[in-house]
Amino acid sequence: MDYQKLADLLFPDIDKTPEDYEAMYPARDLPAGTPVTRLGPSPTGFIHLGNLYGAFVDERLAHQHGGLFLLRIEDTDDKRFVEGAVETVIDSLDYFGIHFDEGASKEGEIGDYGPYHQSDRGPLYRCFAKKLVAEGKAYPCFMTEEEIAAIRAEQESQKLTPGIYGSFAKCRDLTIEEVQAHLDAGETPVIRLRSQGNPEEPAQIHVQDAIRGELTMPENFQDVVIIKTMGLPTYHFAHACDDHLMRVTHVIRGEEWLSSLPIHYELFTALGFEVPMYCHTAVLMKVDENGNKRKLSKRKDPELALDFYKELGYHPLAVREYLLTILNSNYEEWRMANPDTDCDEFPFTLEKMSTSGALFDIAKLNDVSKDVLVKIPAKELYDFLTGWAKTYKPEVLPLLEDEDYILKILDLGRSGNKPRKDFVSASQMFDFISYFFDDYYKLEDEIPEQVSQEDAAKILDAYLATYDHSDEQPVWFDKIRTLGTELGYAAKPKDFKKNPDDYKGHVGHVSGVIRLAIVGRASSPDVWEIQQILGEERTKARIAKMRKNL
RNA sequence: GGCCCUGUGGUCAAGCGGUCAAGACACCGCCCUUUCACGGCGGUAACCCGAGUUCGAUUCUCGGCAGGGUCACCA
Repeated sequence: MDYQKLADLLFPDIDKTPEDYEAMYPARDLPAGTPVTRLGPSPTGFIHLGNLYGAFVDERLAHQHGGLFLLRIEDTDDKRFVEGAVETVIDSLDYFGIHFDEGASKEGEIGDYGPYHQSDRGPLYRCFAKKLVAEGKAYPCFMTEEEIAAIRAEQESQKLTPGIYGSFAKCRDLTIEEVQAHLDAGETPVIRLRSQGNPEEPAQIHVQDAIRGELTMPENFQDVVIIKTMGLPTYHFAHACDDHLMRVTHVIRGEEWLSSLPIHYELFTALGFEVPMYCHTAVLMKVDENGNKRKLSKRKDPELALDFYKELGYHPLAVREYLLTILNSNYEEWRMANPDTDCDEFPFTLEKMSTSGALFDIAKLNDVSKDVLVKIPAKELYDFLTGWAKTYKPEVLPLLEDEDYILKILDLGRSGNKPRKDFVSASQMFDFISYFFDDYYKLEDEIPEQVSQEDAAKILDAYLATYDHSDEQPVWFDKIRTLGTELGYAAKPKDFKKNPDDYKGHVGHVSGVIRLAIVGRASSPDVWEIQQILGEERTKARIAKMRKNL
């Protein structure tokens, strides 16, 4: 069999040689061992937490060691194309602080190792496919969908391993004449790898994984498709060609790729490429609605979509920090030791990555977020909040116009060495401060149970009667204390605790009524400060309003 | 079903033959406090099961079991 002739017959249009490409994309001018990583999204535009998690690993690894992180668009499947998806991907990641050094960008492609859209690399893949055909390592296959389905059905009925291999690979040994005949009949073949693997007794292969250590798996024996009918490569083949030619050193991807590793190993070997360092990350999982059961991370789970966090207004830094806590288990320890250091300073390592799937924990995210937001100055919080509102809650924008007013609100109780940690996300922030806006102010909680309806009325009456907006905070509170004492409430909670039968309740319950009137809730920052921000008129009005409705 | 990955408290997760089995989140209690928070202190709670190796296994080996992944001209 003259394989060279077959190659020329199949790829008459390919005039470049693999050597040409090797010369075109020389080894990178970087110190030895410098990582080059890549993200290869398909242009569906859908990015989920898992993608971000992986992208974060790429980004950290590259940027922490002076390496390069590039974006390659894996658009070899036209069915998956979504208009504007590339921009979406870039924007989504950008929001969370993930930036690329090379590859696809919104201003066109950057870098000398392009093109960075796989759909623009057709000739390159075909060139390497041609080489494999010429070496007898790949061949054209004309089997129809129906034939393949029939083979599969038979394999299933006989409980054989499904796939095209061994004697099932009917086009493996077509003669040139037969190929020519198919071609003349107008058929377009796919190109399949002529696998060297042994279907009867697959040998063991060993591949290094930076996260999991040495992986041992049975060799591939499937004649996988490497070039599809329309001339573009499958993921497997593109992965081998691109990651080699783009001089990628670390292939970071989810563990769902683990099972196709033998294919990639054979492809790299057949092409004469050095196998890259693989880094198979654990998949993120979730808890399902009712039960606390584990469940796989489906693309449809809304809380896994990245935009979910943007919509809720989680701060990008918070998401980054949260991800870091599940990326490297020693992160939290580091954070405690370095409370004010930029999280980018954290020495991230692949070795410290977990190999088992982490369950996404929103409670933990919230906790991390509180710690992150408490350190952000009010002015920045303001910009963050308004920025979020602009796209996700524009109707409240007018309320946020008075910057000085909002700034005071955002800084409530945040000074001192024990700042409040009230804020979790932009949407939650707005809800939290919404009582400052009359349109949103409403009674959300009940009067403390220790206080009767009747007493509540008396409290409000007395409060209003003695109210002086210019009172300093201690004076203000003494008045509440006095007023409470007169109605039979303990001036100090401790007194009440010691002798609960002597009192109806304590001053906390009394002030609880006032708090409810002012903010409509049982919980809030300091009421006196709130009143100062609210102003005398509105303060009195709210007291009066609640009194009236009792 | 085949192959592969994973298996420590509710969740995340240290551990790498000998520990009273860290820590964080959540939960509960107490303290602080004018409320709510914040903070501090304390508490409940775990090595999937069974063999084997060993003086000794959470840690090593094997076998189960469980969860997940994958078996496309999708990535």
